[in-house]
Amino acid sequence: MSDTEWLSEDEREAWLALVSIMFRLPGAVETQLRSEEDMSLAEYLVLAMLSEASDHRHRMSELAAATNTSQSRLSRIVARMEKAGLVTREGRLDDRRVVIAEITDAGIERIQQAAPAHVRHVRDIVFNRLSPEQVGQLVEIGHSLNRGPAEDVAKGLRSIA
Amino acid sequence: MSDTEWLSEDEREAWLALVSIMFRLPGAVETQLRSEEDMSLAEYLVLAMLSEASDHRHRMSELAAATNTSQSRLSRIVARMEKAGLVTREGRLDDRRVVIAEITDAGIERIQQAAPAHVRHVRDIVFNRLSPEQVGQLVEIGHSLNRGPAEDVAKGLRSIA
DNA sequence: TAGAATTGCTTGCAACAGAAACTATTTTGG
DNA sequence: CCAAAATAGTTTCTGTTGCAAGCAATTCTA
Repeated sequence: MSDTEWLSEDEREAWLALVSIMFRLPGAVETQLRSEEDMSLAEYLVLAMLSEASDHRHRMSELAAATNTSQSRLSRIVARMEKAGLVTREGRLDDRRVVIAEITDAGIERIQQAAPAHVRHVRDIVFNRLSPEQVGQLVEIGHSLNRGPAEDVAKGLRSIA
Repeated sequence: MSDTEWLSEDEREAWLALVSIMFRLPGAVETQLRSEEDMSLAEYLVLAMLSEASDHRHRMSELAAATNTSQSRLSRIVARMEKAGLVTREGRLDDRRVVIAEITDAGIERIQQAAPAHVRHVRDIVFNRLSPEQVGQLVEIGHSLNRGPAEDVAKGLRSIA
């Protein structure tokens, strides 16, 4: 129990970097979107997902997964957006548990109007500060983190090491 | 206006990786801390900062900066922790605007008790999935994001803060 | 050296998120 | 064929956060 494997100096620094990203970036992005475009990042992502879908539709659970939000949060977000006329919701006939959200023309206008400033801001606070190599590394790191329960591998490595 | 420089495919992927980190990691970490140790990550970080200080004290603004939280948020967090007996607050005599937080013995016990499971969990969801090279890259990426290219520093700091 | 600006911190208000409970539907196992 | 389990989504409850305003102490400046 007390033989915890503490973080190495590098890991500690990396962890603090991650914490900094977790705590600061969302605020920075949301502040711009909220003040200039009056929407949250989650709302933006929902609109982006839907506008990019070939039929402009997605089921709620897909949206939740794609935007990294819980179902309950997404439910409220989409309810707000529906009230604002940006999306519509419609139950599916062949499985009436499923709800399909579809972006409206107003929703498409909305995101087209919001996108330039949002992208510029993301570029300002992220990509203008990273080298192309770092961008590639970030992609890989993202894959590694999301990808697999490294549990099996990790457990094996740990017992070997 | 319309000559926005859109994200490249790589940048887009990297941005989605960052969004995933922003949205998912905090939840994962907070859930473990909340359920197993009954504290938030911010509280944990405050206790960690204080317990590592040579005199077990820090001023509020230092704590806010070190834990990447706003002053108002930190104020409430420390107020809660004080009520729980984990820290004490005390005005400073030579500048009575300043408030010094000091960790109590109970607070030290608390973090020593919480640390092993927390560190194990961070290792599970982060470092067991990253190669040593990736850990180093992450450190560099964190540095790059926090202090951006000189030309953008002012703008960037403002938007991040 | 008085008034204005700034700094450090706290708090009121409204909005929001997470967890758990809940409804409704579909699938599964005996 | 039906009861139990699983799935999809919503809602309620409780607590937290951000923003803006507020207050007190200090520094600047004319």
